[in-house]
Amino acid sequence: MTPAQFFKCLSDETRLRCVALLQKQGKLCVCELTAALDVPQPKISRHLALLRQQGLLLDSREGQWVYYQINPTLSGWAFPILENTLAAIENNSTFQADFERLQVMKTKPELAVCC
Amino acid sequence: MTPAQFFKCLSDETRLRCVALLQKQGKLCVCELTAALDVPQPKISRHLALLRQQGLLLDSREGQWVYYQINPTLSGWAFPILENTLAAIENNSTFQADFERLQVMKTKPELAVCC
DNA sequence: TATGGATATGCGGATTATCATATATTAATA
DNA sequence: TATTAATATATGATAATCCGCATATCCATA
Repeated sequence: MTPAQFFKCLSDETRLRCVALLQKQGKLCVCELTAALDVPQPKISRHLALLRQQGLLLDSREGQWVYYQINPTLSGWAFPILENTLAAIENNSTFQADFERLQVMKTKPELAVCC
Repeated sequence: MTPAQFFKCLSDETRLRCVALLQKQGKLCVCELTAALDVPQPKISRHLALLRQQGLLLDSREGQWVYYQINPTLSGWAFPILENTLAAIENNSTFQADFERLQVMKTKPELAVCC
């Protein structure tokens, strides 16, 4: 992946929010991201597919759920940028709201399995 | 400028090449960038205008020439990303060719003023 | 095998990006 | 003032992007 392609991945608000949450949480399934961002599931799914196709994310199915994570074999230059980016937006209200919705969802006992 | 907007600025190959050269050289006029990238002048001009409108670049006219530089009042988080980016592409053949064309142009005596 | 939850994809439409070409503007100078 | 170099903008065509909605696929389990 070239730097320009990498930046294009991060140039969409929805994709950036997904990547930031994954950067912070390590591994999340589609329904967790859907709940966290509070947007329609097909929208999340399509953006995740793009990030996977570009090599920025890896997916792994676990039964019914598909988990996504940042590809650990990304080019070395990509990681510092991801870290800088997370640091830059961690205090944004949008990110904090996303993170909050993720926490709430995860602590609901009846949703503990996932969704 | 939001991080997503910032990344969109860098998501186009032409814009990224301009920003990388400016990151390395500090200040360049339009005709220098046009020569370095070896693309039509209107193409360069339009991309520079976009980067200026987004606040990533500053322009300053000096007589006949308009110089562009990276806006020193950019958000703090932007600079580490720009540095990481330059480090990531400095060894790319495209960047080296751009840089080479810039040097050649600058050393031509009859073009010393600018173009 | 039938059902339901989780995820992915097909499709049409609206918006936006990018480009090449031609032309306008600005500033220096003859 | 006429000319020329440097830069910006207008125009029209093509392509890319993003979205909502509907539907398909995949998997677990009754």
